Amino acid sequence: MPKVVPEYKEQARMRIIEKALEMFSERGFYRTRMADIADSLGVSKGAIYQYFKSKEQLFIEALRHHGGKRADVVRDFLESGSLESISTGQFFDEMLELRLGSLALNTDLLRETARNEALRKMLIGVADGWGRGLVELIDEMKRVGTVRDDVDSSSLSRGILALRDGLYSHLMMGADKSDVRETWVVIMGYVMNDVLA
Amino acid sequence: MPKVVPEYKEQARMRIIEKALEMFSERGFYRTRMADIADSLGVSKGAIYQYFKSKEQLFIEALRHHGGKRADVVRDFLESGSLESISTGQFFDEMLELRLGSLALNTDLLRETARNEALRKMLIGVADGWGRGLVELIDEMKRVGTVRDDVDSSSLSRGILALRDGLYSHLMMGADKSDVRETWVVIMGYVMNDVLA
Amino acid sequence: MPKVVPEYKEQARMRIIEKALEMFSERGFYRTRMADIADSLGVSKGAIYQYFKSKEQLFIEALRHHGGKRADVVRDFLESGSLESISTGQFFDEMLELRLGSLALNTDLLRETARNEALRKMLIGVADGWGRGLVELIDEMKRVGTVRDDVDSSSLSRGILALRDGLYSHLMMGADKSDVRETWVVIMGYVMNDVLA
Amino acid sequence: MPKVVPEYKEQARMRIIEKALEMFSERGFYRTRMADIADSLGVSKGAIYQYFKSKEQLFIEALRHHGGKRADVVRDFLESGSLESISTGQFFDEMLELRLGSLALNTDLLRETARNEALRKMLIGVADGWGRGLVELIDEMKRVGTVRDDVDSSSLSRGILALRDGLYSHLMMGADKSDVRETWVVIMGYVMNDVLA
DNA sequence: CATGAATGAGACTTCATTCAT
DNA sequence: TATGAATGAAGTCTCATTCAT
Repeated sequence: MPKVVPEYKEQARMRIIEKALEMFSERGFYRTRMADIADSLGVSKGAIYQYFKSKEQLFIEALRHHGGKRADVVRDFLESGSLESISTGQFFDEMLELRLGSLALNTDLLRETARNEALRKMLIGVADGWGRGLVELIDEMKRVGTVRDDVDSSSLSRGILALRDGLYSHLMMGADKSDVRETWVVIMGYVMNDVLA
Repeated sequence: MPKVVPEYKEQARMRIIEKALEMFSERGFYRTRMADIADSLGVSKGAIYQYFKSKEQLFIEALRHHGGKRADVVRDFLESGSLESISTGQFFDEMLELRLGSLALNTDLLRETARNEALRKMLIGVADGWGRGLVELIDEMKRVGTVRDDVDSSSLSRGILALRDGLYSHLMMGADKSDVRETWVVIMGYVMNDVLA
Repeated sequence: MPKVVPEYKEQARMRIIEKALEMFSERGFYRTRMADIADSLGVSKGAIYQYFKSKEQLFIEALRHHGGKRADVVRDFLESGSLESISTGQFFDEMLELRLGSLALNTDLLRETARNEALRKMLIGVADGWGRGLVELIDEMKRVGTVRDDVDSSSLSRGILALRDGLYSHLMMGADKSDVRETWVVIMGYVMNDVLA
Repeated sequence: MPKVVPEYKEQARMRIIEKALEMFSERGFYRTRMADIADSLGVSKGAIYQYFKSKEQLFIEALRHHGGKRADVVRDFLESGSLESISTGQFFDEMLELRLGSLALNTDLLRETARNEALRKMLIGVADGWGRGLVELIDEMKRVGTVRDDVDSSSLSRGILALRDGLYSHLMMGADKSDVRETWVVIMGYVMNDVLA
């Protein structure tokens, strides 16, 4: 563990955030103890409190980080300007790798929301990012003619995201990974069939 | 106050289960205190323990009840022998009303599962019920000729269920109910287009 | 269960006391629940409260009853006016049968004593009964010449009672009954050897 | 307040064990609350749980410690290789000082035993230690000729231990210490009279 | 800065006791 | 009188957070 270097603090902070994100998304907020995070990082509980005021604050920061990563992937994807590629297994795998769509996190997030305004705003922001971007992409493709005019961009966008989230949850509940990927490809294939011009 | 009525205990039990199901699905397992359930039922904490050995046991029973209700609806639907009707808004509404698919519950369920064998078995049982039933229905319709031969029953079944679960989660995260229903109808419409002969 | 008869109440009371004594002496005060007693009697908890004001009161009455039985046996023995017979296996068996010397009870009793004056008095009374009676018997036998003059009646009496209590506790801790009886006979034999003229 | 001293934890652990042993043996398992132990140590309840997983575990460890101390005294005594000294007041006093034989503990121990395998094993181990050692000593002395050939080593050993335990219980029930010691000396004297060659 | 022992608020659970039926 | 559902006080245990070293 490096010590006196100036960027050290920021590195340490990030190490904690990554580990916390991992554990929160696997076990949920309540089942993850500060001691667990500290232990699995090999540091003391006290150390974490030097970077984060409270468990809730750490949770929020972890989610913010998570949201940032999601946003990056989505931006890349959307900028590639192609809707077809979304129906590939490769795209699905990329999402998986980045825990994109992690419902486990979202559900806890949603519930913390009930008493935390900051969280609620961030949540909405992240979700809207995905949604708005997809809607814009679809609209753009309608203009270009790749997508049929009578397609409802909002419904299509929401449907794609919902399918992703639903499959994610099945995965977490023990479904086989390749079955799930196959499902994504098949269903998105049907949808694209009707949607592409 | 012992009620001499013989069915009393069963009624009381069910009142607790219903309330617990409501609260667990809204707030999750950890955010729901036994005191909350007791208070909102207007009884003492101790009373609940006359019917359920522990909070975890109550959770399990609530989920079992929940699963039972889901199973009933699915059975009715499957017995109606029609795949088309699944793409209607009405079907979606029925599921909603019964909290079918409640991801809030599923997420907790999933996590409790990690250390509770009884739960895992029930979970698998309930999930399998939906899945198997749907697969069989699709196979039957392939035989009859309503559904195209080259359709992969498993993927289709899994896709339908995933979409449902995903939309539920959006609903829970604040999405508008009629938007969500519309999405179900639209996406299922696309899918049925490619699947029905 | 007889109902209207007049002695019924007294019979019911005694049934409860006997069962309570049995359970208290086997499990101790705290490990015995009112519900256990009620269940094993086949009555409701409420019923017990019609005869005894509280669990503590029931404990006291059970002990009083126990003390009474002990006193009866001791009186019979002492009136038989013989010290020799005390060293027989038969005498030991009789004590066993009547739970005489039940240390399990005595220890709990002793502890309740810390905050219950009534109990303390009874406890001392019962213990003294045994002790005083034995001392008087030994003194009497010294006068008659059966027991040697230089014997210290108090020590001998206390020693006999202590041996009994100690063996009782070994029995409760799993020792073999016939081994324990044999020990009583052997040790009391040695003692009598030195004590009888 | 973390003490950097490495032995600190072990010391703290021992402080808790000693205090717990004292309170358990005075009041018994159920009458001793964790809060009592914590208060009388001047620490919070939580602190105890850093060293012991549960109240039952603390009880077990306290008993193990207790058993260890008993074993030490017995070993010393047995190694001195003399049966005569056992009948002295000094020997009795030594046992007293170490709470050896504390029936309060034994009774609770005995009852916990009914549902705790770990305890049962330790109990048997400790009891066997005393017993076996004494039997061997007596056998050895028979060989050497100090003890008469026709003495039953088992019965003698068991009798000695039972007398000790019984006298302890009398002590706990309020008997005078010097009376009890005198009794030990007198009775053991009678027994030794018949047992030594 | 880091550590980790200690704290203390709060959640779960038990069980003697009550009381409407 | 008997019943047993309900109560509520009390006890066990957990864990986020603090702070002396």
